[in-house]
Formats: sequence, structure tokens, C-alpha cells
Amino acid sequence: MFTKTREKVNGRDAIVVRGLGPFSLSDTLRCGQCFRFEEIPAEEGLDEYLITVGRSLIDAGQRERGELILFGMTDGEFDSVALPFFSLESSLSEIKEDILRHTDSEWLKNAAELGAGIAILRQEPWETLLSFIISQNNNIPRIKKIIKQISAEYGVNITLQNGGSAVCPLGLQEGTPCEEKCRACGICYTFPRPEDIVARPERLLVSRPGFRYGYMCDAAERVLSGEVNLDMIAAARSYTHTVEALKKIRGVGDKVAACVALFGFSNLEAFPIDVWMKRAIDLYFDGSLDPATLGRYAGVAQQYIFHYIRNVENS
DNA sequence: AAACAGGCCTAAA
DNA sequence: TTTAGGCCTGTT
Repeated sequence: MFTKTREKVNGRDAIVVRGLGPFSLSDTLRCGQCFRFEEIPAEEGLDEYLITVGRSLIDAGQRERGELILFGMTDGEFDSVALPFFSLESSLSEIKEDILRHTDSEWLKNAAELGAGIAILRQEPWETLLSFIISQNNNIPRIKKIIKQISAEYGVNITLQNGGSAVCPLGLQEGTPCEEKCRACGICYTFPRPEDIVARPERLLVSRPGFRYGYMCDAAERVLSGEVNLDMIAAARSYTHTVEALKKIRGVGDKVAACVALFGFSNLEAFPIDVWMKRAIDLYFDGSLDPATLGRYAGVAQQYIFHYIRNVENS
């Protein structure tokens, strides 16, 4: 279990969480599960990011594994936003140990040690759904760009209404007229809601989403109408049911549905298989790997594998 | 310049 | 049930 104290970090008011085992903030954000964050210039020895979560901007930092610094955050916001978002109550070490018990692969065991700092975030289901529809046949810089542009297009600017606790990634101060720059940055906006998109779908086109446009509209329509009921999916907490329901949306196939289940609905057994995972299975698992054998945290194992392929193999 | 990007849909065997 | 081709756009 973690400890939480309020203290000054480099002269700034912060909540410091300790005891998070191998937790790595940068590995968690950079493993491809989350798109709404920016690294912000920080002091030596401090990784710092601004993350958009709902109507909140989380100014998060880390100096060493197992700690999480939350700058300028109230206790209420910690309880209602940061704690669930980072899934702080779950033990990364216990999850890793469970995965290790479910495999004989020395390669996976090594990957697990190297990726043990990755926490599966609990992201808002609708945002996760639309984000992974956007992600298909696409690269991460463009995915982030499209999400920023539609957020700036539809969303509410939350920079200047945040009591000055947030740090603008562009270094702008509270009160600075920054409409143009904020739109370019795009992180300080709420995410477009289904009803916003259904009301004015053509505004999505500012982001030039290409063939994904129709998929995005279809998702907004089906979620707004209740044909795909995200609240009921969340309440059911069933991986198979989640995937089945999400795939009613055009543009949502096995991979996107698995990502939404994993990152949006915390179905940790979900195991998204993409081109990278196929390659890893060919290279390191003799061409076949049954996710069911990896146990109830198979999705975390998937992140270990992905992290290794993307961040370790080439370094 | 041609290929590729954390896929999905459709048509055809 | 499985497999090829095509798809918007941006980048290399």
C-alpha cells in the first residue's frame, strides 16, 4: 500500500505518493495506452508531464521509481481523479508475480522485469473508444495530433479555469491571452462528447481523420443513442461482453475492442494483438501464444511485450 | 518516391 | 473461415 504526504518539491506544493513498487511514470505514459499528455520542461532529475483527465489537468512528476508527485493538487482531486486514473490501489508487483507464475518463457520473464513499472491507467471509456478508433492504421504522433485538434475544436478550455494549479506546457502564465497557442497545443481542452459530435460531425474534419471519419461518427451515434451503452458495459465487467458490445460500432474490430476493454474498462485479461504483437509472438513464442494461459493479467503481459519490442529491443 | 503507420471492411474463394 | 486489396493522411 502506498503512503501519501503533502510536501514541497523543488519549492512547489505537491502531494507525494510513495510505495508504488516499480511504478514508472514515463513507462506508463509512453507505452501507447494514453494519448493526452505532454512532457513539460522540468528540473534535473525530475520527469514531469501534464495529463488531461476529464475536466482536470494533472501535473505529475517522478524522481525515482515507486513514487508519484502530483503538483498543485487538492486532496479531493487526488481521491476523485488521480487515485483511480493511476489505479494506485493495485499492486504492480503482485500483478507481475501473477504473470510470472503463468509462464515458462524466460524471454517474457525478462520483459516483465523491464516493464514492471507500467501501470494500466483507468481512462474514461468514451475517450478511450474514440482514441483507439483513431489509432487504426495510424502512428502515435498523428493519433495525438488528431485528438488534440478535435479537443480544441469541440472542447472547453480548462487551462485558465484551473485555479492556476496547472502548468501550461508552453510556459504560458494564467491570464495570458493564449487562445491561438492553446489551440495549437490542444492538451488543455476537454474531450468532445458524443452529443457534441452528433450535433456537428463535420467539425471533426479539421483534424483530417480520413477514412476514420465515418467510424468516429458511427461511434458517437451509437453511444449517444444508447445502442452501445458504456455505463452498462462498465457495470457488467465482462471482457467477452465488452468486446461483443463494442464491435457493433463500425471501425471497431478485435484489436480496437481489446484496447478499449483494457485501457477504458480495466478488463486486465484483454490482450490486444497488433502487428507488433504478431511479430513478437513469431520471434519469441515460436509463432503461437494463447493469452488465456497468461492468467487474469494477460493484458499487462501484453504491455510488457510491447514495451520490450518498442523500447528495449532497439536500445 | 514508395512504403508504412499498434486495423477494419468488403469481396471472393 | 480465411485471405487479399483498398483506404485518408502524413511522414520518411
